[in-house]
Amino acid sequence: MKKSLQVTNYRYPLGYGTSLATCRHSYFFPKNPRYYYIFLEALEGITCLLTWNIITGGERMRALWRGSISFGLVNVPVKMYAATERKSLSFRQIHKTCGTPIRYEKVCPFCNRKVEDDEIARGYEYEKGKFVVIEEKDLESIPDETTRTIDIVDFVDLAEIDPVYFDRSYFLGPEETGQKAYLLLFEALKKTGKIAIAKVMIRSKQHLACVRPYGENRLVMETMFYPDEVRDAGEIPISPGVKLHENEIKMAVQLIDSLSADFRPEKYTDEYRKAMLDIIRAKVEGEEIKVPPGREEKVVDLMEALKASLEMVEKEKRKGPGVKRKKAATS
Amino acid sequence: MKKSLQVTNYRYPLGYGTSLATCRHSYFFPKNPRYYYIFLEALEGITCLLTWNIITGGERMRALWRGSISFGLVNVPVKMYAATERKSLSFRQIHKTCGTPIRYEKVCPFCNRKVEDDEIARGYEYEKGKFVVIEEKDLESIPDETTRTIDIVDFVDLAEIDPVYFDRSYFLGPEETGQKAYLLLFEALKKTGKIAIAKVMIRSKQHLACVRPYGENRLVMETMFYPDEVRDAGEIPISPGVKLHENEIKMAVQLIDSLSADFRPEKYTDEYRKAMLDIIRAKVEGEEIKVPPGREEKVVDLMEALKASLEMVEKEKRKGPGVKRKKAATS
DNA sequence: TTTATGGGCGAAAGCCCATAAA
Repeated sequence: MKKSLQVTNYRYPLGYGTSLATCRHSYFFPKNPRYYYIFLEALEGITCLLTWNIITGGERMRALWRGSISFGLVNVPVKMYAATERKSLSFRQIHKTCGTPIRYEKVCPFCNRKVEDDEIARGYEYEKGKFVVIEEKDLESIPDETTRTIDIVDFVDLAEIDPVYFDRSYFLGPEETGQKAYLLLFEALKKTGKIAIAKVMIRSKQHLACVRPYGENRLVMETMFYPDEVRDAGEIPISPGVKLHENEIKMAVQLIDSLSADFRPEKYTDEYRKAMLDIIRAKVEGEEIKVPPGREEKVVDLMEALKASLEMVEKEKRKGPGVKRKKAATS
Repeated sequence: MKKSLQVTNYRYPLGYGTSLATCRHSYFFPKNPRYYYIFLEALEGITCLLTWNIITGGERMRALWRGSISFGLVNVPVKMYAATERKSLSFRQIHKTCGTPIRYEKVCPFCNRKVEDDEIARGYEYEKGKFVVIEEKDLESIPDETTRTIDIVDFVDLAEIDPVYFDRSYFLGPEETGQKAYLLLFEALKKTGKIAIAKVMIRSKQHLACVRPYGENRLVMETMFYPDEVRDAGEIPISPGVKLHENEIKMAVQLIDSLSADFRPEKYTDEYRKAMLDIIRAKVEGEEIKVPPGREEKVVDLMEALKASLEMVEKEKRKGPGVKRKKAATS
């Protein structure tokens, strides 16, 4: 049975987190009560939920992995933090008639009944429709040389790596004992202009990764795709015999130049996300939703379009600073 | 009742895919039978499952979006292809007692029964435990200026964009009618050394993205995180007062130089994935699984470690050519 | 709690749910 949490009272922050005075209902009991002992003592045997953000007290970013960078024979103990967080809206599936969120039930189509987790094994499909059951202990025999280490294997230039290789980004923070080695790696990378290529195991998956300096004194790690995970662009069909006129290229280059700017990411916002939120808010408050008009079609001839684009950009520039460039076709 | 598929026979490849001669059991019927007509005709009314990879036959990359790049008033119609594919091993959940793959059934915990798809709506959780139902038509009122267009807003230098911004990569291929404009954009980007920053809607999500030249004559698009989705590395705790010795930096730089190489991605392979596959293969063939030994511990003192590392690298280099490491590269 | 991963789903890609880890 699920019960809800009641936190009535905070007390002195102490060490890692904040202790609580009272807590009435039970919910879940952590396997590793490392951060909970004060609380548990205070409650003398009452099993309690502590929500993690209360436990970690104020700490906005939580380490999701700990280990160390291995750089030659130098070891740099680090914590890993997610560098990005998706803000896209997510929805639940709702049962129309009663408004309840849908749940998934695991069923066996052969036995035609619900199946509990302890009746389930992991199977690898080695041949269409044929599965071998793989147990945890089978995989234990794999040499885990890189467990808990970010193993640097090479140093290369960042510009050499095509962005298609980049997967996820993580900030690395130094552990207390590794502050100096961390800074040393940062400074040395900065000085040489190199980035480190590394191998790292994160939760039973081996990643190719790179470690590079970020900002004033931080390190960031990108996990990377293996080369066989990057597809060959050559497979995309393209006509070989297309010729361009000198003049077309010249105009296109001119157009690019006139639209060149510095990369200032704060300029770009997710307008669709905002619009969705507005609609949702309106719906929650029972308002009407207005429908705006559509947009016009675009010019088609290449040279005409290039000329018209250039003229448009020029005209807008003449309007002077402070004017934001508008969409071409809407007008 | 669910039935399985039996494909007994392939026939002449024809147009988009490959048609099949016979198929005995029914399974699911696609809403859009565009690619199925030959097959369906051949079977005269028998409803059949065609797994997609059979249908698409030899075509390895399938376009997952079509639209056009809008560059000033120039329009470049393109198809979009995933540039990467994860090769990590995946497993199915298997019912232990009968070996059947598990399926999910959508249930309503309140009504306590199975729920069909047409009884399900999308709900946004605007407050803990409270949902507003959002219908497709609610979102239609959002101005979809960028629908089906990759709307170029700026041109910037690739080097200005920190890799943490990159999310997913997609190759763009020209539509038949847009070969010339496609090549023009490619050439102009190549010539100016710029990349295009764009906005694009993909499946009711607006993305920030960049378009850049790739290889000989292809364009690639990376979707990007919005700035508010990139966290502030400054939040990572770090000790301010750490000092490094000149000598330590010198040695670390030397170590990096001696481990510098060109980025040759084909050097790196997923050994863990391979090891897993070996074990699976062994299991399929009924072999024994061997357990290899562990590895040694590492040196701890920073200066000692740097020295020892340099010596180690030097020694390996003296072993002569054929060794993986390359000489320290330029600047 | 958040975050990542695993896994199923109407093809796929990405969305969704559930669970594990920290």
